[in-house]
Amino acid sequence: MNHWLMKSEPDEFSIDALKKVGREPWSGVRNYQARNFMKAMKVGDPILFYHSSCAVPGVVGIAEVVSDLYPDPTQFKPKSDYYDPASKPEEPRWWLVDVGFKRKLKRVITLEQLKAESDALGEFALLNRGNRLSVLPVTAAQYKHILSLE
DNA sequence: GCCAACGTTGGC
DNA sequence: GCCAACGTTGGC
Repeated sequence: MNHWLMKSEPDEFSIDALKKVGREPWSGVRNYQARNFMKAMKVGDPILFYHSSCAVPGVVGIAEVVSDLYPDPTQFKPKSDYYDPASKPEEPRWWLVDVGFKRKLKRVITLEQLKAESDALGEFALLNRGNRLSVLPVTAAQYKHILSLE
């Protein structure tokens, strides 16, 4: 089992929105590194749900992988923002999983707090300089440590 | 709204 | 294959 962190802008799709719908196809990832991480996901993998580009960025909830990998349908839809004319149905370029709601944290574990814990957390893609990955791996130890801050 | 970081595109 | 231009992310 692997652990993950997934970013979402709360104005676009918040933890409350995920709670409301229960599960959501994680469409629109158009970064190869993030896609490759998603390809490694298995049903049941825990996900830290992170709010980015907002007043208080941080981990706000827990989700989990609830589907196997399948091609992102938006890449074939010309009207979609995520349309990729170079991708062929017989050889899809972009893949996704469905993300299911588990629970909201009692409070936000802020990016500021995570930075303060960087010694304890060790190497962590989220805290790397200029990091822009929307899907990134978390070790079991990091996952546990982050949730202990709740 | 600004701007640093960095991935992608496209001319050569 | 190089690299300048451009677009996007995301913290502040």
